[in-house]
Amino acid sequence: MLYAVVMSSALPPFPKPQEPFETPSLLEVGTAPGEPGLRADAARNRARLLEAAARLIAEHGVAGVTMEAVAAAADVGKGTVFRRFGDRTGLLMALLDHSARRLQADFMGGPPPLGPGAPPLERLRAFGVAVLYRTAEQLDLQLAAQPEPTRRFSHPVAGALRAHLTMLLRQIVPDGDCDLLAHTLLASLDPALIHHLTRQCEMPMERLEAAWLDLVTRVTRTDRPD
Amino acid sequence: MLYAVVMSSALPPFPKPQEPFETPSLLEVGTAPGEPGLRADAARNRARLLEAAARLIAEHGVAGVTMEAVAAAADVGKGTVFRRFGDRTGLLMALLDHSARRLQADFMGGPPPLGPGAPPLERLRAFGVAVLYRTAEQLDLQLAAQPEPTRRFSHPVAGALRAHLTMLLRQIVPDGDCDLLAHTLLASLDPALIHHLTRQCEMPMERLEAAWLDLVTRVTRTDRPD
DNA sequence: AGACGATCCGGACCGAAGTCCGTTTAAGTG
DNA sequence: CACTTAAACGGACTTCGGTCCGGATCGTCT
Repeated sequence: MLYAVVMSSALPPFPKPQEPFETPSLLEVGTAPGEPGLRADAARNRARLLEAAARLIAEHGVAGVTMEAVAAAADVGKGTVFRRFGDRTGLLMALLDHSARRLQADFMGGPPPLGPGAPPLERLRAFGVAVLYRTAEQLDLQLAAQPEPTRRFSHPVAGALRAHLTMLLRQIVPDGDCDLLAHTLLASLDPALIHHLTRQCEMPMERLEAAWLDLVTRVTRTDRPD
Repeated sequence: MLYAVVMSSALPPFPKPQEPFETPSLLEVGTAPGEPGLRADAARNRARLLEAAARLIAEHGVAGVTMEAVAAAADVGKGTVFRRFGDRTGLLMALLDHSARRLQADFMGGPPPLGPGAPPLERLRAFGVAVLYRTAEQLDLQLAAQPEPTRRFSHPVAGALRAHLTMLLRQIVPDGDCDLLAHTLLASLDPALIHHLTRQCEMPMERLEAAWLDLVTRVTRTDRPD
């Protein structure tokens, strides 16, 4: 089960953040349960496929992850890959699942400032920073795992992030359309945008981080200037 | 040249906005010049291809726009389609070109509040509303024309919108990272997001519009609460 | 153990995007 | 007008994502 350590290839060396999350804390989300009610052979093949996919990424980058290549590398039929993961996006998402669950656990039940205990505004700040750096770490994979535009917001992981963000916002700016505000804030952390800014515009992560903090400040200001 | 009138099919009947843009004003951007230095046959085929694509959309929706189908409908080889438009996205973008140029002309040189003459904050508000409704009008096409994530922000049209937005922001909030702020604001007008909100969450356009205005207000507030 | 039904497997098959290259043609040039 | 050449043409070909279904397997029930 080493496929959890997949990271993007060709990473420019940007300085590490102040470690926004620590040890996984509770919940013990590791070991990728997949779907529980899975026949023995199915579960075995699932694991082999994920492992094969991770190997392919390590060797040839995300572009090398062809459904057929994965199937072959796992010594399994092509149909099996699709039955298990639905489509290429599903497979790639499954590779990100570990990290997603860890992040989720961290802001649901981890230590402050990400987890409960800190004031909402601080949690909001920490949330953005955490998402930002996690995305940067796995940029290539996150990018490739992006589903077609119509499904981008329907995915449960995205939904969980948004729900959390909305919850925080409601505590900070009870007036105001927190649902839409959450969408906007999340959009500013979009993998495609981060890719564009860091790789094509060559902005340092620090600037993105500062922009997030500034954005949060602006958006949560409740007093009126006039 | 009737391919400019393409709109998304299956439009839910939301009320029209307050007509944010009027007549095209100056620049005369119509009649789709394409690339100027084009051999006669090439120019002819380009026009036929666009017309064929528009017809296919009208008849079978955006999904019916297959490169081969377009080629066949225009009575042209498949290679020709790719040579002219690069890829499917390029073809779809070309279909949106008219409308994009008109919008651009409107906020570059049209009447206020979209064009110059109105105070920047008002122009900013009008800009978002205009983009919002234009996107909603052409939702299906805009969605299908979305390039893969890595190129989403590199396209000249997106760049023009962003540049304009940045310029306005610099006038309103000279402190602050206007480049990144522009990215965030534009992200909140993303076609995929609008699709999700209006079609999947069934939010009315009025709410999106209100959210835009609220967002602009929050983001441009310059005084500090503390 | 034996049998049965649900689940899973594999790879042939399909459709569509994108590439390639030999052939054709528009449009200057003498 | 004959000639040249850069540009354009077309359609066969490749690749890859996704589907389908006959056959193999697992797990269970008796």
